[in-house]
Amino acid sequence: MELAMENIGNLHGVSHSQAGDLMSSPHGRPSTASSHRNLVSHGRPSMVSSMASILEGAGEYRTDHALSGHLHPAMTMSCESGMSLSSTYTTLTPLQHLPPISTVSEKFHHHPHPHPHHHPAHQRLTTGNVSGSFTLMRDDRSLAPMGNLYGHYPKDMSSMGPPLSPLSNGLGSLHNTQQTLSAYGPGAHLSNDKMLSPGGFESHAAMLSRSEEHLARSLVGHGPGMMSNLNGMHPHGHLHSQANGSMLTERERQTVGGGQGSGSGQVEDINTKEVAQRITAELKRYSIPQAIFAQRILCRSQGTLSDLLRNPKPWSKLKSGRETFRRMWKWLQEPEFQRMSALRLAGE
DNA sequence: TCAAAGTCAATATA
DNA sequence: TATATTGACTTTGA
Repeated sequence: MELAMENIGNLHGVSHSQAGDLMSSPHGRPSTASSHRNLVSHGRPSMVSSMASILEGAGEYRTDHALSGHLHPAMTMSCESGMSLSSTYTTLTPLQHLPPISTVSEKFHHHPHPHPHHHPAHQRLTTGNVSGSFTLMRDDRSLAPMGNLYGHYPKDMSSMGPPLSPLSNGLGSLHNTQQTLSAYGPGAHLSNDKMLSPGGFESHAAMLSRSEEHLARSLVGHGPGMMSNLNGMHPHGHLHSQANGSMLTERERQTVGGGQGSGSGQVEDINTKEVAQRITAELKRYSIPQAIFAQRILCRSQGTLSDLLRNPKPWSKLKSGRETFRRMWKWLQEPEFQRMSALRLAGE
């Protein structure tokens, strides 16, 4: 059951419904974070720089943009988003506690949520293709101003690139990850952000996605055989194979990174330790408070996130808690600007 | 019914 | 101020 459900959900990290999430908050508590998130999708192209605004919740965004509707799930994902169209899978969803991650698209459609601000564009994200999606959005967002909270970002950049590697304890993939990360890493971003122009953005985006792919691979088992590596590190290897896959489609990505076994493209096995490390690194890198990330991306409390990051349980030992890690994992897979958008959107 | 898992909110700590 | 810890609560499954 669980597997099936999971698969479904990740099927498209994109627009899968989150049935279980219908109940906005676990314990029946009012989900604070999710209670008021506006579905509007407005992402800013300038990733890091946008972060600041995102976190602040400041930042203007345009809901009117047609593209907004196409944002990647991550971007729109919010804790509450979970209901809605997912009717399809609704019955299947086993994990009730967590609002499904990939609820993104649903949000747009509509959700029972009482909030007044539903995005006008209820276009559903039919395609899971991340690259495609963000390509579309790029222009609006790319123009966003910079200079935000993350002023320190630049400085981090210099150091961050390499730092990411720590996560690689043992992960062969890390090599790649590292490499790619550095590519889109702070340093890269910085420069890119500044020069982001619609045109340039694309390449940037492509690069980002590629990086993410690498990361994804490193985080997840490589195929059925590798699944067992839950917390262990993955052997080196072939991660590079997809190098030319910079433009991989969502589907491809799923296949590569998470499609193990089930074939549904779902991530079957996540290296929780690795994910925790990666998240920790990213949060530091962008100076994103745990509370913000926990609330906006995971729909969890700061304390919960802190515990998960510090004491990640092996995937095999997780039950409903897998959903939380999936969210983290998915977030990591998103292009940077989408991550930021997700943070901001969720916050709104 | 009970234990485990998962989470939250409050509180402590750095 | 951000993060870590903790106690209590809910849900789930045996």
